[in-house]
Amino acid sequence: MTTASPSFEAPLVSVLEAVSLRRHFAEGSVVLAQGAEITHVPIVVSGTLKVSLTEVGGRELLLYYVQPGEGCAMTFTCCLKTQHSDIVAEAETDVELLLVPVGYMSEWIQQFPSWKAFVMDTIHLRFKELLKALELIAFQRLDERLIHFLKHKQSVASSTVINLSHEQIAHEMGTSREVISRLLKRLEHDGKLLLYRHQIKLLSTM
DNA sequence: ACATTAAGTGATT
DNA sequence: AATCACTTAATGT
Repeated sequence: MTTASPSFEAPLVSVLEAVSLRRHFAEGSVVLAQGAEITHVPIVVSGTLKVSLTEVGGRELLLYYVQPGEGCAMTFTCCLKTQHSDIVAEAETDVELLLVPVGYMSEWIQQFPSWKAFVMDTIHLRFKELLKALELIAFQRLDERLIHFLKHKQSVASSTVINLSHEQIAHEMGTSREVISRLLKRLEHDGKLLLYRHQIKLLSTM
């Protein structure tokens, strides 16, 4: 994973530690609900944060994951004035977060070159990921999206075994269960994985 | 053994 | 690719 490594200068580190909150969220808990006011910018210390877009009908579309050492790009972009979130951030695993009050953002960008670089790097990284996601959706490459999804789950779980139902996968990808079942079946026939109930085993041929 | 839930499949739009 | 209707298989009580 490409990580915007926060190698901040000493003064920034001390200010950062002074003003930010260190909070823990259990797996599955909602860190930022849609419509919530953004008061802090999260930086992931450990674990993974899942950021997705939700539809009124209850469907969702996964946008990107935030790994340790990364900040949430979406919150950086709307930190100059206090705004409401268009997206949902959930704890994919148990996560340790550093919450920085949004008020410091513009000041730090001018004051600390390393902070500016960090913010730019994470925005750039996410922008590229979103372009890729947009491309796959626009050209209806659901099969590729599914493979991306599975590979990510593999790296998060650091295991080739994924414990999810087809229904759960379909929901996260904003599609229907039957479509996922069929795609998975085809991947199984291609010898890329093995299917079990509530469990998928990825093979090295992925 | 029975009920419930996950997964597989064909037909239709 | 989505939805529906239906079947089959696995799992819980």
